Amino acid sequence: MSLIPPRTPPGVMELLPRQQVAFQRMLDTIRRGYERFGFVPVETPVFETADVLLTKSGGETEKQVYFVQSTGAIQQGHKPDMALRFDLTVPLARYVAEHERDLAFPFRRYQIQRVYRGERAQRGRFREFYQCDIDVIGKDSLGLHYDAEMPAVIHHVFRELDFGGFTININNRKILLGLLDGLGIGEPERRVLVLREIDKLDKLDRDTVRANLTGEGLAVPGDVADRILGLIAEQKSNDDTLAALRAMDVDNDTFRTGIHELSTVMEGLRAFQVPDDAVRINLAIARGLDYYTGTVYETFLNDHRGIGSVCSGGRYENLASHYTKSRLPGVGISIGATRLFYQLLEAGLIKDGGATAQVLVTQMDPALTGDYFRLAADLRAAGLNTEIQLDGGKLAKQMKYADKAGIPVAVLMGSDEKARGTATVKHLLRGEQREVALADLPATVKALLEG
RNA sequence: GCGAUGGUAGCUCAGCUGGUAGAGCCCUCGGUUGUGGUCCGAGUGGUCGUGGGUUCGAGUCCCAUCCAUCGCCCCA
Repeated sequence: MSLIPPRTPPGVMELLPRQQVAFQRMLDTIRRGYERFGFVPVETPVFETADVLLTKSGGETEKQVYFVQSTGAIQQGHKPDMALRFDLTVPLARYVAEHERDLAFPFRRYQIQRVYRGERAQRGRFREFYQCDIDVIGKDSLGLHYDAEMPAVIHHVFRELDFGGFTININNRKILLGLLDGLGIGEPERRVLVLREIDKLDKLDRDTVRANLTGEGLAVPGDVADRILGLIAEQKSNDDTLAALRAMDVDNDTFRTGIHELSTVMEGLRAFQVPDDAVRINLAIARGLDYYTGTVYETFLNDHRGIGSVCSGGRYENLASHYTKSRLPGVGISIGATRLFYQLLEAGLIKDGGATAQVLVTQMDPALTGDYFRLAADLRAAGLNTEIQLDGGKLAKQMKYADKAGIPVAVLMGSDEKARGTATVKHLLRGEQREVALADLPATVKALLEG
């Protein structure tokens, strides 16, 4: 019989236990941060009915959706009536519309689950990945203070994650849309293309972007391109950027509203005590998704800009218009945890998660098996994650196991120690070893773990 | 979906102008009595992505195909 080669499907992140532990800790940190701000957990099924999921039907996303169908139904020639979610926002919209009467508004939910996209897998791009979302959904209206709260949460979480410095880039789509409209680029299709080029200012230099804008495809007049780039391509302080915006001679209501919203949000950030240097107004941030209507965010790690945005989001005026007549504006962000973790792992910045066991009780003498079990029970009662090497066997082998599994401390007790009422504790990473009275064992292990 | 590069042991790779497969790491065992990670020794492990062609003979040349990586697109 020929063996089937064991292979993970492309585009998934599957980890060895020690890394999985590290990943789990990262998710725990994010979850704690979200709960610290009072967000409540929601989980939705991995699949939704296709009609619910594909309301947006923005060609691109639909091509990337995985359909789900039972084999029986396929045999009968039915088309798939379910599909895997490709983000958490659409399921949220359905959830809120469905449970509207039972929820407290403004509804603050967090959701940490996997989503699925049928893309061609590339480095750091996955077909299955975690999104860690928070959103606040208002009924009829939602104040701009919530737009300011999002960066406060991002700031809190990324400080806790401890991946070094980071910058939250913030913008308001009304500014860009109004600006383009006021400058004679009003038709939606052309505007999207122009925004896409502007969004590339991060990667391409100004002259290249200008050439793309004025080229035959978009045909933006040269003086208009210069005005746009003059405003957004130059790095200024946040206050100077706002001043430059107010000084623009563009007669457009949307543009003015955008400026007002952005400056209101910036004031709100101070109230939330988000440090000034953690947030930067970046007028080039456009975000591809068209359901964002106001504030947009993208967060970058200062030392690893190549990773791209690690936390993005924005404001949308009406979340669930496809499912309910209620008006439900919202604002939210999403951390792409899988990509973030993978990239940091590649960069060697993820610390080994070790094992879940903190201490391994070895079995040196089969006659003392009962003692080992008591010992382990004592350690567990003291709050230590404890494992017994149940197979026994050569001590060298048991030590080797602890080392490979990442268990930092081993407890040894042979007939000599038993006679003396002691046990030997060894810290495998430091090679440190001492013999202590059984009563002191838990405290000694704890001291070694902290030491 | 388009373009570029590559597919040899579980992993990283070597194999020159064609002559019947190698290294390091990993893994297993050993280096005698209760100590891992270092060191020394031994061992397991490959139909050279797949199919076809040229040749006395192909990992090595040719064609096709699949897959992977990178770029474009889009995005977390």
